[in-house]
Amino acid sequence: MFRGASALSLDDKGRLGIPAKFRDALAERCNGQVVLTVNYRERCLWLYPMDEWDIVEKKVAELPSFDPTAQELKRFLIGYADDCELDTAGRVRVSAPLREFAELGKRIVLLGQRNKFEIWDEALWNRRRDEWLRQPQERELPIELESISL
Amino acid sequence: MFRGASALSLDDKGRLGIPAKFRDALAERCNGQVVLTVNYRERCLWLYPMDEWDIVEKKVAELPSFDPTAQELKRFLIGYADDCELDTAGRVRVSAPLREFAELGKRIVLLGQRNKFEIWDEALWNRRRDEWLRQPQERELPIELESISL
DNA sequence: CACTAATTCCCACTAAGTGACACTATATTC
DNA sequence: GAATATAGTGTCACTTAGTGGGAATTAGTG
Repeated sequence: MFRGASALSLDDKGRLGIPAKFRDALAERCNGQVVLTVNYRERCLWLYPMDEWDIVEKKVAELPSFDPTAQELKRFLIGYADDCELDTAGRVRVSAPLREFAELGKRIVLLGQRNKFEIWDEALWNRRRDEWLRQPQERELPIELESISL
Repeated sequence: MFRGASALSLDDKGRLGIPAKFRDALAERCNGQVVLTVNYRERCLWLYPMDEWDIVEKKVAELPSFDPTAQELKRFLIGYADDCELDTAGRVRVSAPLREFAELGKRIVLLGQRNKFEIWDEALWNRRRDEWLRQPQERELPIELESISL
């Protein structure tokens, strides 16, 4: 399971180096085959190892096709999904439409999220993060969170 | 269970020496394997022994994935979580994104908090502490606290 | 079919991370 | 109070991760 934050850079050819500590796991699980797609509620990308993606895609495909929300989800997740393979230097190429969607500039933040990664433009991520830190109390907590002890 | 405050320094490579009195306990419990992550409501870090972290990560992972607040919690806690191992001198390396999050400078305060530690920039800690001392009464207490006896 | 642009492959350079060791100040013991 | 031990921190050398750039290949377009 993936966790942890890394600050990385996207070179001018659109390549993003996956941190070395994750490469072995990706090589073993799926021969370095991953899927890049969009997060349908934030301006960031998701990177799934291929085996995880298969599960996700199946779930999405099985959603009721008359439901507009499900359709939208499908349009985003599957519509943007891009097959990639890590190159010999452990990098993936992020296609132009994906870069544009997430407003990716040169500096990138990669966040491990267990079965996938999130990819953010660094400046955008810092803004979102600080927003959330500044006003955590203004949100209402779901019932499960009110009593959680960490 | 960890308690007590220690003033420490972060060397210029981002390494932080864990006080000797805690090292044996950490070695026994988890072979010196710990997880560093962020406190999602304060600019400070949390350091968990690996066995404690497993419990926490499980709790967070099981939160409802359609709830935005739970998602952000997950994004923070798991997104920043970094596996570390104490080196032979009992130090952990605090990665750049974590140092940046907590605004860690050279002088650090480490606070034992039973199952984990909190790691603060010393100046920031002093400021927050004084703030709390000045106005503790402005918050309303949750029901569990109203009847507690210390 | 040829030309141009985009993509991939490969190599090289730099900076960051790691491990070992050494020094210093404080605490402990006799 | 001196000698010894130990914790905390700094430093140096070595390794490796991250990134940039040129050449070769492929794809797209007129």
